[in-house]
Amino acid sequence: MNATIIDVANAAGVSFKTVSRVLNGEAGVRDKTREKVQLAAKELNFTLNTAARNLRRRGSNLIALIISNPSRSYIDNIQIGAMDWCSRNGFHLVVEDFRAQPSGFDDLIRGGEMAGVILIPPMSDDPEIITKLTGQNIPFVRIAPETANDSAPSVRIDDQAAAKEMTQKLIELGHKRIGLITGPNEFGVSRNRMAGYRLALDDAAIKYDSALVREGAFSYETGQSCAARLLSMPNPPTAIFASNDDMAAGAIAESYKRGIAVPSELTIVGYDDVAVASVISPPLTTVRQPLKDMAARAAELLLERIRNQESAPKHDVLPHRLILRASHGPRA
Amino acid sequence: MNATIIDVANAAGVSFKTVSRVLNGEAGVRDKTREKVQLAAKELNFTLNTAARNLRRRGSNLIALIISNPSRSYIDNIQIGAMDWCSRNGFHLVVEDFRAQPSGFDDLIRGGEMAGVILIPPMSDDPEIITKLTGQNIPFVRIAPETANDSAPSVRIDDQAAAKEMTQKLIELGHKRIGLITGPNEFGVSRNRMAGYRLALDDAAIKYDSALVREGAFSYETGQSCAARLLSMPNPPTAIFASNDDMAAGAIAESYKRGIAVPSELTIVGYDDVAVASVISPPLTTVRQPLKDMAARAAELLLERIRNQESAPKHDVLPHRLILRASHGPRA
DNA sequence: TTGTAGGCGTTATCAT
DNA sequence: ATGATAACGCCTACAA
Repeated sequence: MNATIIDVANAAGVSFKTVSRVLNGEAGVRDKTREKVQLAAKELNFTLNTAARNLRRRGSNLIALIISNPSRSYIDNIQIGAMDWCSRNGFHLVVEDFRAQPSGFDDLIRGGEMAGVILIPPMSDDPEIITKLTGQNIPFVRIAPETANDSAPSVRIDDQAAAKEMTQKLIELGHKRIGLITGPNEFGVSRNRMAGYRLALDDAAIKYDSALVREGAFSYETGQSCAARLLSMPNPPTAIFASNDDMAAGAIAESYKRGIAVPSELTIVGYDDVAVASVISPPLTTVRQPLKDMAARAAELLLERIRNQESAPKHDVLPHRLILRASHGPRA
Repeated sequence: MNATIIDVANAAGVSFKTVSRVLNGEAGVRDKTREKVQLAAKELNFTLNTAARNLRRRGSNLIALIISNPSRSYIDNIQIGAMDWCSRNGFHLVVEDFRAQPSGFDDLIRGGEMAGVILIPPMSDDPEIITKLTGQNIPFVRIAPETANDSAPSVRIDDQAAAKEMTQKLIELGHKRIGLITGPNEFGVSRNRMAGYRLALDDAAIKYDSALVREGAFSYETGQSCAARLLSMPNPPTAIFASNDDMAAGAIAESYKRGIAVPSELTIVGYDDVAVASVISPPLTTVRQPLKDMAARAAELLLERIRNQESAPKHDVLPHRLILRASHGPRA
């Protein structure tokens, strides 16, 4: 049986309240007493019971990150950013796959076990999830939602602007037929990036051609298959803009398979700037998203809401940046 | 304020004990009563308070996965396997980076918040961690420890045999100078794989040459730098065996940079069979480790220990397999 | 500076 | 089949 504060109190010859004070670093305890208590606690190998503390405090030191996104490298960065923040702020991170078991998520957000929840796409835009969270009265934050709203704070980059800039860059290079491999339409970011692509086209008076747009699933394989469709066209694009780096990597592989050289014969650019971008050949020109920072900032905004549920939700837009590496070139 | 079972009891006109019975699916409640209670619970949007339950039951539905391993793809697979198991078994997974904050881990395993802990290399072999876990009397399981022992159950593949087989394969192909890029020496698996490599060499009467062995850090970059050292030798190896796929990928990149074709001029093989292995060019010949299964099995063995701390720890060895893809060839 | 009474919401024990 | 009472370990509020 583990020791309780009462055991420590008896061992130290003080009341349990004094022990509690010492353990929580409260003021108003004589140094001598404090030492006695600390010694007794150590000798009994005592640790505060978290369940009892949480029950009494109506609190928790757990933050949940809900995933399901098919792109592991995206999740990895988000998770690392969130974990780092948690360990610097006395929290711990629970990672839950939303798709795994429908009941898993419900169970997780039940009973006040989680202090708060971090949502990434596509969950950030899922009305059912948001309704459940709101129903349980549990604070949450949305990463890269389609649009910011009052339901919760949010952190994102300006996907529309970023996609527009990249498309403009491609247009500057002389490309007029620019293939777009989007993410699934259920992702708000997909729609935003698509909008940016169209804006750039409009600005350059290039007619939008839906045949040049393919919907992938943010995976290497769908990058391959979408590129295959695009490159099989009678009049194929001279550049392909993939909505994430994994799909761009797949597109590059497909090009090689067809004997099409990148970037001399075909330009391929990505989005995210995750590890694969600098590791494949040629290194990817891409849009850098500060995913770790976004996650850390999201946790920060979440904490504000945990501390004060009435505080107005903040909405942060972090800076993006075009990373020009070697996978792009002028129109062949 | 959230509703409690007492509120539900009042609403349903029964005692709170009856509510508790219904919520826990216990027998001995009339159907009619059960329905009344369930209705009342739903109307009050009631959920059981986890902290109170955990306090009373002296339990928890949380399992911790302790990471720090530099290879994300390895962790990804382990994490996915563990998460899936958790969601199928009513648990949730807390992921904690051991390096982030020294206090983070200590805090996590304190106070009975975690039902159990899963350790991966190099934590599986870390005596300080094991001592702490034992001191807190918290069940844990070790994935890929250097050697199985009574401290905890474990799951692994036979790394020594696997490395030996791969090395033998290389020898069969005519290679006599086989470079080895190991993982850090603090990883038990590194030592085991190294042992398998030497065994194969001995069997084939090939003299061990320490100049052919480089210690990497399981990262793409160290794969590159170790390969660079190896390929700069006056008498470079004709084959390189990297202790994980990330390093093998780095080695391939380095070879290309030097104008050395793989596999026609140089054979490079990896270990793990994670995503990168089938995505790079050429696809990697590697050792397949069933990482997801290992994690799921580890969770299973952990659960046995959680249920019965006195049960003898089991030690599972899961099957590995050589995956022959395109990165290997006969000696040039 | 230290201590006492009470309750957080649930489950266990024992009764009815 | 249902209920009353106690207890889990801690913290809050209020004394002393």
